Amino acid sequence: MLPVMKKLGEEFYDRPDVVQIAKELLGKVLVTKFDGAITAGRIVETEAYAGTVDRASHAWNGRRTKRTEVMYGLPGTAYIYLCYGIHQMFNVVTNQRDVPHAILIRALEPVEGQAVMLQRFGVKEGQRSDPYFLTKGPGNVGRALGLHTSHTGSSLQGDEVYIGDDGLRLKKEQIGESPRIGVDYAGEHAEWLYRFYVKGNKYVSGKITR
DNA sequence: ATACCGATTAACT
DNA sequence: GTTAATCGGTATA
Repeated sequence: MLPVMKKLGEEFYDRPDVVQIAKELLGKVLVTKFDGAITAGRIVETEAYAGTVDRASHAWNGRRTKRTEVMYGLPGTAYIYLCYGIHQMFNVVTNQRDVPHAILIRALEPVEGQAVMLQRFGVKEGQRSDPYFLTKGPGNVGRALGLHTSHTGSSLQGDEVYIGDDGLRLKKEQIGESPRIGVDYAGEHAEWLYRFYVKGNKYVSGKITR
């Protein structure tokens, strides 16, 4: 069962420090409920994208297109885009209207609906006992939770997609930081320590914890 | 209208 | 360690 949680309200997302919010999201629980099927996971890896001043952001230099428009919208909105023609990447929009900050959710520790997740990966009963691959990496997170680019613009105040707080608090020393992944094209900005993760968690993407 | 490429993953050698 | 898969977004013309 899903733990008792308080849904994060708009005031959580409506803050200026996207890096701080990215850290605070660690330990929170991302939930989706589509067609009655609930899937949820504790967030263990995030990346901050700081809008127009961030070369790695889709909104760099004020780029504003049909795709990126949601980032300029209300805080606490889902921004989902397609990457490499395959992967549904789930982001949370933060900060006030017209400031296109976003946080990419890169990995979860499954909490609820693992059977549904397995179904979404086309895994048959009894097959592949190791479940670690399910929600490790942003593309897998999107797939496991049934997210699709068509869900972009959804409010996280609704019941289909939201993030909850069950009271778990991580200590500072449990949180690791590193440069973001896959943003080499961003020059110096690629070196910013905008990626955060729960140290030692098996679901965090990358080689070290694999 | 057309060309290039990516906030990735999994399956190879 | 290397690379194919795969297609919408974005820039260029």
